[in-house]
Amino acid sequence: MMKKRVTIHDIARIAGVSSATVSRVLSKSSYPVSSELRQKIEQLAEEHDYIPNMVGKQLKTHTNTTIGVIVPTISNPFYSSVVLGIEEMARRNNYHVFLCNSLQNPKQEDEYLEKLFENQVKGVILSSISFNRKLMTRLIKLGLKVIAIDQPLDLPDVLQIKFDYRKGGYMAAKYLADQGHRRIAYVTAPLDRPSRQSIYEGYLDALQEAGIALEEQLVKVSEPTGGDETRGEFENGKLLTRQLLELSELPTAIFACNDMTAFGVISELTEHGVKIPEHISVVGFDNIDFSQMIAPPLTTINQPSYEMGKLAYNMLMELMNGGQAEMDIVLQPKLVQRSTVTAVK
Amino acid sequence: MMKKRVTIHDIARIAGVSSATVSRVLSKSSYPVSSELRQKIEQLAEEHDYIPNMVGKQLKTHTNTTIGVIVPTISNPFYSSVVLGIEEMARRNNYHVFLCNSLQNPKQEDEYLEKLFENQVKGVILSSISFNRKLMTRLIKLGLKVIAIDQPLDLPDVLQIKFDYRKGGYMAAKYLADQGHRRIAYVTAPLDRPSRQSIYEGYLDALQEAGIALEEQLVKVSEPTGGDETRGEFENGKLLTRQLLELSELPTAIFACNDMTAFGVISELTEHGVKIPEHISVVGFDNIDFSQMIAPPLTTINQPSYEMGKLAYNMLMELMNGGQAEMDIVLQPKLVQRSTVTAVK
DNA sequence: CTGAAAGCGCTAACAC
DNA sequence: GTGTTAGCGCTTTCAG
Repeated sequence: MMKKRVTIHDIARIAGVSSATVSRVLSKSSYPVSSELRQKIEQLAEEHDYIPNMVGKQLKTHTNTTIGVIVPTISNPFYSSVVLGIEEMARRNNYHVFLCNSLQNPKQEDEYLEKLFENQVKGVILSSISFNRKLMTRLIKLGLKVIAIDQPLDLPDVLQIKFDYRKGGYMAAKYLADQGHRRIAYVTAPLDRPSRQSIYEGYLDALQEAGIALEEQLVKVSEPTGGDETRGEFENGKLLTRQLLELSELPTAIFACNDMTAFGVISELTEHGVKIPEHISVVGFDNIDFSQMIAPPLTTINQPSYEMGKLAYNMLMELMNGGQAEMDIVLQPKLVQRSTVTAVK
Repeated sequence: MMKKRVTIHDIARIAGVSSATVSRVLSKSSYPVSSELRQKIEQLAEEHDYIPNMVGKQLKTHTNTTIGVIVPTISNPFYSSVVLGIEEMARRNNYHVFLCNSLQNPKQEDEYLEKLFENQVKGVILSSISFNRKLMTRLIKLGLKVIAIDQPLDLPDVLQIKFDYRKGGYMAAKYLADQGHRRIAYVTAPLDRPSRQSIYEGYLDALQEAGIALEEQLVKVSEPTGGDETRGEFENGKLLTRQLLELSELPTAIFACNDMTAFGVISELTEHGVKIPEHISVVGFDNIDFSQMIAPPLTTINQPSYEMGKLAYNMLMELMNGGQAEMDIVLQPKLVQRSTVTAVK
């Protein structure tokens, strides 16, 4: 078993030609080869189940059709959607993806980065949580192309696909204010990531604009955990909502930093018999697929994950093909009105 | 920019030793090298930012630390959880994953399989939807190791991680029957996959055991679509529930072939003002993370996705290390009682 | 202990 | 049109 694989040399020997000729036809080179030989070689390759060895080719040509994708965790639907977008574009271009879950661990991220590079990967798309830019800088100097999504990564030659989190936070809170809400709570995971910080600032912007004084007790920030986030966000939503529910005067609306947290908010609210949106309105952030699958469907801010993935891929390819590194993109948030918000009387 | 990468030869030249020696120390070979040389080389490597080229190593040694993972779509939380499990084990072992979404397309699956093989990948974990076993058989003969998850793949030398779908279907329906339900509807995606067929059979088993005559009008099977499933399943759940709602006599319980479909069921039911579980009980299948995040939390059948991923990885490694191909595993379903089922009066 | 040399599978000058 | 040859970066006999 596990018989030796047939190479172009084997085919060459059998066909009685040189391996160069075989290479030329089997690699679909444009180099001229007589059609008799071409046919003969193709047939022989077929007969002998020839399958090219890309490793050999890679070593010779320094080409590589893998791109690295580093995200916190694929089990977060937002990222799985981004990754799907990337993979879909990659497939169409005969590229493929080397998937890395950094699990919020900067060390993990760096290890993957290095491994990617060792494997001659030329391009990476990542949502970076590392603060140490040393390795990254070094790799970029060695030719690695990088697209940062979701989290900013201010390094020369890195292209970014940003998202206007602040505006998103603003839109959500403003929408609530426009509906007559004045006691708008904000429930969030730790503000340790720039994206989260920005959403919070947007919330603040909207309050100020609406002339609503910030009530400290209405903003609940969870403790940093480290570990499995996906489940954690939901639990955070529940936990923080429980705290909110203990207030002498309840908020009339709760804005959550992401949909998963909003699910936690809704779950806890429901368990306590408070009706959504009759008693309390809720708005999320992200617009993951599930947000429209719950009852009532969640009003939220759309962050175009799938498109983000496709865009990131395209930008990476442009970079890798020698394009200029000078066009960051800022994706715009959009309010998705569904059924978890009502106007206050 | 993009300066040439430093190789062991560069280091050798600078150190005034042979590249063989450099290789021996930098590849952490057990081969004896004097500690002075060793130190010198290590330092030089450090100084010059040496990063090994795995492609060269691979070509020489025929080793490869990539495993292929082919799933229908990563955007389905069940699969993203499986993949996370695989990736986590792989990372610990210094392996990594080449992610493939077959998107329910057999051709896609085959293309990926071939690409994987071209890239010298030695092991694959897949949820196969292809019926053509020709390519797969050929690759296995050439030494590819394969673990089938989720969908059966009856080929010699393929190890399977099965799940007792039939029993799962049985448990769900039996639970409903035990709660006094007699009009139990079954709502499912097309029965074109063995797994789905089995769940349905389990449902039938339970009805029969409970002495309930099958009512054709209570089993609703959606039309095959092709395309984005994740969203589709939810819509299917809604659609089929709408049909159920038109019946002159409503079911008292609805069993859905997976959680996502169950969400659709619940959504539609809620929109029509029917209360869960007061009016109609619902049970899902899979126990994806979200099933506990909705209100009320979904009663469902647990399919251990994450563990399945880890298990699959371990089995693959055993196969790749020359272990025997003779231990299929059948994972057992478990009923997860939450709040969408009530006893019938 | 160290080095010389061969070669993994493939491509690309360069010659014929 | 076709063949010869020289590597890509690495490991690994085999000598010394």
